[in-house]
Amino acid sequence: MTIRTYETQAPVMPPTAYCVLGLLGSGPMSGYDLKQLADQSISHFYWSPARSQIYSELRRLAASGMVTEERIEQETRPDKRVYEMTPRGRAALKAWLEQDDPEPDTSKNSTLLRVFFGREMDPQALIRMLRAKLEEVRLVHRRLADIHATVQHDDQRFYSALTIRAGLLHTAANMAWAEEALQKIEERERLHPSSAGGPAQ
Amino acid sequence: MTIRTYETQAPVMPPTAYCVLGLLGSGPMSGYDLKQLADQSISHFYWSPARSQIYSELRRLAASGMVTEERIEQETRPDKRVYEMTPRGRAALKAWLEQDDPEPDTSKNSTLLRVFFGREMDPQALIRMLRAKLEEVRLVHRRLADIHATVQHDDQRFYSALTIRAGLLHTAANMAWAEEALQKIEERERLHPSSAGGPAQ
DNA sequence: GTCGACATGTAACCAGTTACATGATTAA
DNA sequence: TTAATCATGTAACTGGTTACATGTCGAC
Repeated sequence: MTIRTYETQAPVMPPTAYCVLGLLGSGPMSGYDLKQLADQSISHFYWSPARSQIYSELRRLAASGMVTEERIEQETRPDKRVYEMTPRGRAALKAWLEQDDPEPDTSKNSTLLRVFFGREMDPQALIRMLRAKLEEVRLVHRRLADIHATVQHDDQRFYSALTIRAGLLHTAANMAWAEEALQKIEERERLHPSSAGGPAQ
Repeated sequence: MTIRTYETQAPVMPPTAYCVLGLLGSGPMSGYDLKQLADQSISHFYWSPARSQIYSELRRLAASGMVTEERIEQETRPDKRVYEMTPRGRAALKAWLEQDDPEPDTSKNSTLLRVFFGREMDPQALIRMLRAKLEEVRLVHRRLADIHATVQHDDQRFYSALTIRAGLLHTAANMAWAEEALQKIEERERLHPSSAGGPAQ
């Protein structure tokens, strides 16, 4: 199994590689640590790769000189490999972050997909789904509010705080939308009910 | 090349398959048509597969009895294959849409990723990026407002209108966030500027 | 006469996931 | 003793993209 390295010039790497580099920005770490960190940070607005992929990404980055690998032997635990960003890695990361036209944002909002295909659904099922969604979003919103309260005056977490603010505004928008959508759907059902009582046939 | 069909019982298919089925809900269509329709509808909140994938997905769905394929010879144009949802396909779609725990929503918001890794960037580059983003979102918001105005009283497009409303609330939240973030970053730069004038070194 | 819309498809590739495998330590 | 955490990795697969190939028609 050959490791494909990244070209030294114009290193066009997949976003995953830059995510890994970016996370290494907060200090040297093992693949295991990276996975944890990704799960509790960028997974909320970007995504978190599988462990196996982090490991192979790290190997690629090491082979390309973007990170250094240091084997650390441990007595009580299995050995670990700690990775650290090199100046070249940091430069590649910076160039990518500052590039003129970043990749477009994408989302897979399965709630909206369901609503869009709403006429294929039993309206009551749709309503149940939206109510559940609303509860879920309310919870997330409250959690984010708590987190934001604890970080908002910590300049060390200035940028994290900004992303948490984004989460707050997004969840708020989501709640408002879900409430509005529920009202409209319920109203519409009242006007022309799609089927008399009893379980959907 | 063997076509793997979907099991007749408990047909667990990838979301793409359900997207295709859902789009066929608005009538029989060719793969080409499906791509167009996907691009101007669900691509905005879910995603739009490559043409080649739509074609192979259709073949799989046909082999599984979820859709029927009809070859239509045309004189002036190349032949087309028109696909239509079968009752089994519609049932599978309904079951998927109404399932109890839908796949979690995901997003790849590269703006937030950049902000999160903001300390690796030149603050001025970050500011430029956010300003550009803000303009972009304002545009989308205006376009959505126009579309919503034309659709909101058409009961045929009731569900579309709901998803457009979601887009409006989301873009509004995005604008508010970007404005706030810009203010905070600029304020912070004013307090402790990171580097004296001149191009970033 | 060239470009874009119509229309379908194959081949090569890559990104990313799941499942499997190993094995020690610590807490319930 | 069972499960969770620490720690790494391989193999098989699938989902999805890009590039290539083919060919017609109508508009400019």
